[in-house]
Amino acid sequence: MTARRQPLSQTQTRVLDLLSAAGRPLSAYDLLGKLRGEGVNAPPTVYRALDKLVREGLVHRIESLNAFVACSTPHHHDMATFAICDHCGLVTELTDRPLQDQLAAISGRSGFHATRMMVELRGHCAACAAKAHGHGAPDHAH
Amino acid sequence: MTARRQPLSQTQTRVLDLLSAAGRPLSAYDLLGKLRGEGVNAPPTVYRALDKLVREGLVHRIESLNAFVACSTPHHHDMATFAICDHCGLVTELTDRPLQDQLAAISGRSGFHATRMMVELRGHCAACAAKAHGHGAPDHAH
DNA sequence: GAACGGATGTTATATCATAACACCAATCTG
DNA sequence: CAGATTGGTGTTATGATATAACATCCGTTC
Repeated sequence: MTARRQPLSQTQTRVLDLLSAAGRPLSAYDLLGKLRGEGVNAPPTVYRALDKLVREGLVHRIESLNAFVACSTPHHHDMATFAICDHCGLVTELTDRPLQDQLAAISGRSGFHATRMMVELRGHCAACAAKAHGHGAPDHAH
Repeated sequence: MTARRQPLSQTQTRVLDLLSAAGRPLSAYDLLGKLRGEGVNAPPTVYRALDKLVREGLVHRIESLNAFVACSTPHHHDMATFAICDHCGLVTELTDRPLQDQLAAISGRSGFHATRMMVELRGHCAACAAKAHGHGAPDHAH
């Protein structure tokens, strides 16, 4: 039942590699910057590659950052959960099956049929929370 | 422990009224359109009013729509859950305390301290799911 | 070889959001 | 009262994100 993997074009592969190598979210324009000089010169090419990768479940879009990350466990996902540190920018993808079930149940109670579920948590990661004892730390510049 | 309510300026009140009256998400520029001719002529004024209203817990930003809605139950919220119909555009705010607790628990397991939790479900509302029997309905134009 | 689907290139533009600075009114505060 | 501070606003300009519309190319299928 695992969705069949379509072969990826060269641009698509390149975008996925860049995201994987970065290990953090990149905006479409970050990617475009890295792809200039490789024959990619305009936003639509990047957005099209990203659309495909998101459809294939290889990349997630993080709505609250307007950015994209390589999926940490490339199943076909209709749900993604992220914990985003507002101090250091660290983004962690969480997976929790009971949460998904509970969300489906909650929305189902109102007759809603969910096809995509996004959970984004903002706050401080363990390391930054530890550092932030009393001395008001300046938050991560957007 | 209910956060003290700051008095609202005229612009802030006006923005909140417009959002309440709309009963659906409006973008900052939708609001600006409605406020032209009332002395509001530029985006920053609208964004500043929205920032304040969000800080006060009276308005939520819906990340996946880049839009704003009046909070249905104006407590001070650090969590919001929305079900967004991709067919008719209906947006419903859900409240579920166990979900909030579970999210806090999940993130806490990794040492993450969440200050804001966003849950956005995309799919079809009860009415549109009922209509969508077989005949592929064209989705709501963005 | 015509038709098609999928990807790309290109130009232009739409949409969303903020920087930087000036001004004003209300409220403290010495 | 004078000066400082805070919060809101106006204004201009710009930055950042995303898509429309149209042309081309290429491999597959019929």
